Amino acid sequence: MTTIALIDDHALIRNALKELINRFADFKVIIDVANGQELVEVLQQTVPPPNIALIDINMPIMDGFATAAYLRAHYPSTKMLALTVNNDDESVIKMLGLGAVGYLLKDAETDDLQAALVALVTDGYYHNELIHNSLLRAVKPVPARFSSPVFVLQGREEEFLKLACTELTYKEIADQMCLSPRTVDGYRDALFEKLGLRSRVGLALFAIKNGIFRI
Amino acid sequence: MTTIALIDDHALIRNALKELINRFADFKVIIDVANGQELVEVLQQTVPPPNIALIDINMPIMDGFATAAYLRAHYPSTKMLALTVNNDDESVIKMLGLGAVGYLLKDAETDDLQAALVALVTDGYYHNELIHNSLLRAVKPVPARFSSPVFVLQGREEEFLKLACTELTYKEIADQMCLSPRTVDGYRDALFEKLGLRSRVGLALFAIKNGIFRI
DNA sequence: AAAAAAAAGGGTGTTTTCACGGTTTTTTTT
DNA sequence: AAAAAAAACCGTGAAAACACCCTTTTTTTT
Repeated sequence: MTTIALIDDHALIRNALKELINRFADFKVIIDVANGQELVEVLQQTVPPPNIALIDINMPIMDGFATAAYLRAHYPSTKMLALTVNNDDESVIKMLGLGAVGYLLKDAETDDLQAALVALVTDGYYHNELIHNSLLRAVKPVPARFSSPVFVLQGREEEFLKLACTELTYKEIADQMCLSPRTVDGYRDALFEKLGLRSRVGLALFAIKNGIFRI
Repeated sequence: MTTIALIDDHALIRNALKELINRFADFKVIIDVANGQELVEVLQQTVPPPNIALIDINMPIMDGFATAAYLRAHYPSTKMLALTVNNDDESVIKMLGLGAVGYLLKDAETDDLQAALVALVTDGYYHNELIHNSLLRAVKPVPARFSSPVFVLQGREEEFLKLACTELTYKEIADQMCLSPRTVDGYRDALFEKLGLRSRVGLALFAIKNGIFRI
């Protein structure tokens, strides 16, 4: 039997979901609460914790993101599935980043929900088109901005850029690259000019955005 | 008829692929070269450019990444499909980040290749499990490191952290937050202490890594 | 109501970062 | 071989970032 916690601030929806899920074979809702705060309290008296948490995002007091962060930190064994109306990349990525292993929109079919729950049990995660596309857009830098004024890193600029995405000072970077600090200064200035930036944070963000530095 | 360019340094594989693809209905290999440099030269005499570029990654002189970057910059209409032995997240993400719309391993089935090519024409991209999982892992921060010493941003620290991921100076951040620069200094120092960091770049990387700031 | 903790503000000085001016050496192009 | 371009290097000074130690106000806890 797979145990489930429902976190959603709309009592009506919560109850409807509870009814629905309890009819699925091998799934049982053991917790239903209106927000993360309530969940935190209830979980202290729930041993063992639920196998799956179905989490809404828009909730008062402690929203879905905060709830996911808390669950990941305190109950890592509980698989998180986002179930929300938020149909935007930002929400999808953020929830996945916080450890959710699935993301389902509230306008999904009953079968989708069941398929998602089953997938969580059998595969450990649930994939769908929505997630896929959000992820794809997430890692893909905006193509237009850096492709027309042909942007090409040359020489050791890429090497420098990667090191700029660290806590090394420019002097330390110069040491690592076996260059004089002045030369490194030159790389920085050239990139500032080329990319229209004015600070090292800007360089780091650019590098990450364009896949030059991977976190 | 969909035109295709093959970029692969192994002549044998290139020829085999050419034979294979030319047997697919509506696909024709019009260019086959051993690396990006050769491609650059050949493309100057090829009007219009090919619809699809099948790109290997490990090549001498100008590898698949450089080739992809060049193609995106100079021939944005050419769809790029990576076809390589590199079965690692880094390569997948990097190619997708450079604008590839698909990624296929060389040990795929013939049918997979045909499906990928057809998908490129009809959908504009080609999705598979490999890409999906790499993307998922890519946006997912390492769970263990920041979940045990429960790390909680309090008060306006998160707001500050987001602003630290910009090119604003601390003074400008203070203005935006309606605080004195000293207070902002305090936020920075508190976070340095709490997170074991020593520079603003470190803060930015942390914020991105943990989904506090999304690029 | 008192104590503790957190948030906000502060001073001073060092180090790093950035801007702006340049030169020399190597590589590429013509 | 000469010209052009790129890579490496350099000095100076102002601004920003960082370290360290401290006070006042507000909020939370006891």
